[in-house]
Amino acid sequence: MSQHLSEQELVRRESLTKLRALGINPYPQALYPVNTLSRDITENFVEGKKVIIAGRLMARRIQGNASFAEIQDSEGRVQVYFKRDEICEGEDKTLYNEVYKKLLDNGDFIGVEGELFTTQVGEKSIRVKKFILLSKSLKPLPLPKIDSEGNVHDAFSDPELRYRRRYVDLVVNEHVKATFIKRSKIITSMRNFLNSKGYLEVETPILQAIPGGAAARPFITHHNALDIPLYLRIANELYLKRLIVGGFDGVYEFAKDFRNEGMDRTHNPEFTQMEIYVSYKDYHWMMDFTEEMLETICNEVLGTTTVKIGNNEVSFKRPFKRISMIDAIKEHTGIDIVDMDQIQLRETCKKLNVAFDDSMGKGKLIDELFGEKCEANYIQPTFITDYPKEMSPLCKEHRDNPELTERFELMVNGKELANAYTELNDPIDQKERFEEQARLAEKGDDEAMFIDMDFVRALEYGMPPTSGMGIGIDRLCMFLTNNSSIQEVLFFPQMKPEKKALELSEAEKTILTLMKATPKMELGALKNATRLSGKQFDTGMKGLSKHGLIKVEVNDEAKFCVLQA
RNA sequence: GAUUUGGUAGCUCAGUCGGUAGAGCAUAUCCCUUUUAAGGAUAGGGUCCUGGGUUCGAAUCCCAGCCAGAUCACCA
Repeated sequence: MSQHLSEQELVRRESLTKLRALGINPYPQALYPVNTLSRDITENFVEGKKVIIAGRLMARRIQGNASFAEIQDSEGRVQVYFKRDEICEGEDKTLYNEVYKKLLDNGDFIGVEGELFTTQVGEKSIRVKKFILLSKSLKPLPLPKIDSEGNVHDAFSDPELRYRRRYVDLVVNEHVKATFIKRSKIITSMRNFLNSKGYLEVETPILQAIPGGAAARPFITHHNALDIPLYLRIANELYLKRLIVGGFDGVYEFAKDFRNEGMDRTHNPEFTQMEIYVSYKDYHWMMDFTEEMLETICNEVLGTTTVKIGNNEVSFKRPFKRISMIDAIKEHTGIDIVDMDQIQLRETCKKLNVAFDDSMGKGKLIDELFGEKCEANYIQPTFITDYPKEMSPLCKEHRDNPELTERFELMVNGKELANAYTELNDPIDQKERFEEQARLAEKGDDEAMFIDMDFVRALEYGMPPTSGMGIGIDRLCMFLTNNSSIQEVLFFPQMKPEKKALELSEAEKTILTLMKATPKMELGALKNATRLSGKQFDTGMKGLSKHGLIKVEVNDEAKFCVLQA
């Protein structure tokens, strides 16, 4: 691919050479003493103030000996005014006529020294006294423009290109940059909240010998020195709980987790989760805590608890609705399943058109009913509590009902945002639940959990009563930035590898072989000799011409194909 | 994984019945001293996603593939 440059790329490379010939280094070493950002100029404008700014040249409107340009820095854009005779005080006007007008391009980084003034049209601008090229750009940026009515022209909008070249997306699409700034603020706000409560931010292994804490297919890799398989973590739960065993009152981690599963608009192979464990608490406390945390983040980052998500308006103002899974099913289907056995549950599923199979036990059936009939209805933040036991092998049995667990999921806009337990701390029960998972794995459930005997050993030393919660950071960012796909809140979402540049095609090779034997041939004869179809011959010829390997010459009545040296 | 839509210039997109590839912006050259998506004139710029097929002839029709989007399924 690298051999073919577009006309615009060639022009910029020529400009580079010309700049060097003029003694201008297009990539200077020295720092540039920036003292002002574009936002300072627009927000705290002082007529005549001297400023030094730097950024990318993003637009130029040249009017003979005067010109308006726009410089974009990290905070936005500002207009700068170049006047030939101010930049070139003497007779030599090269700096304006050649360097500025011809050798600079959109996308170049320049530094500008000048003073603030207001144009006749009222635009706050900088009158340039001196400018310097800081870095030359060799590829043209897409240049979306917004007209006076707010319509975007030539938007850089193709998702494939935007995700693969996120750097371009960020330069050109202000709203994309804003999304990622908001993401950073959300994480900072959450971290501040957790720290303010006195909890300790920790780091636990990403490479794990036993991937635990969730039901998911892991990525596997290999450690050479130890000669063992290692897995990329699917959750950090089991390590954080070991730390509670070790005596910390509250630990949390912002964790990249990795799951070797499908990719779509809500799933990326690596994603971010915040997990927190606090000793001497239960899941009721954790609901209060989660509410407070989310309300705080909304107020800090958005300045409001009302958030627009798609067509819905969602309020993160406390308190959130709380409802048990069984009551939720009753609410949305009118059916009370509280005393049903497995057979009755299957009949209920059949009646409600909920798909199930024979391997599903009671818990799975209830979960299926909830997922199909209820989940999507919870637009406003709602805690769904008390999940069936077999779905939750790390969660403590419910204090009032041994078939349930003390677990909640927080639903927002019909999707799961957070998941929490009163943590199971009975080591014997934990070991039995792991063994049950192992039996499921043997039956072919590829999401069943591995048995982590060291974790059981840790529990045997004793873990205080603890509540833990995990919240999907990517999903939270999607909600708070009103994006419906995870790719929009990840800088570099996973993509399939880009296609490699093509070698010569078979048709091209055939033609080239013939041409090497006979460097000049009449076209018709060449085509016959290749025995290619019309289309194959045509594309082959086009391809070779493109590569500069052959040339077609026309004299009088005949066309000849000539091999190029 | 299923269904579906799309892939044409640096960017955004047209392209009729199968008959030499189009526009705007961007770029280049020339003119122009206060403009605001776009000053004027002229010019250059194409692997029409890839491969095969049908055809005298394919961006266009057919088949296969690649990539992406959307919807659905799956997802502690």
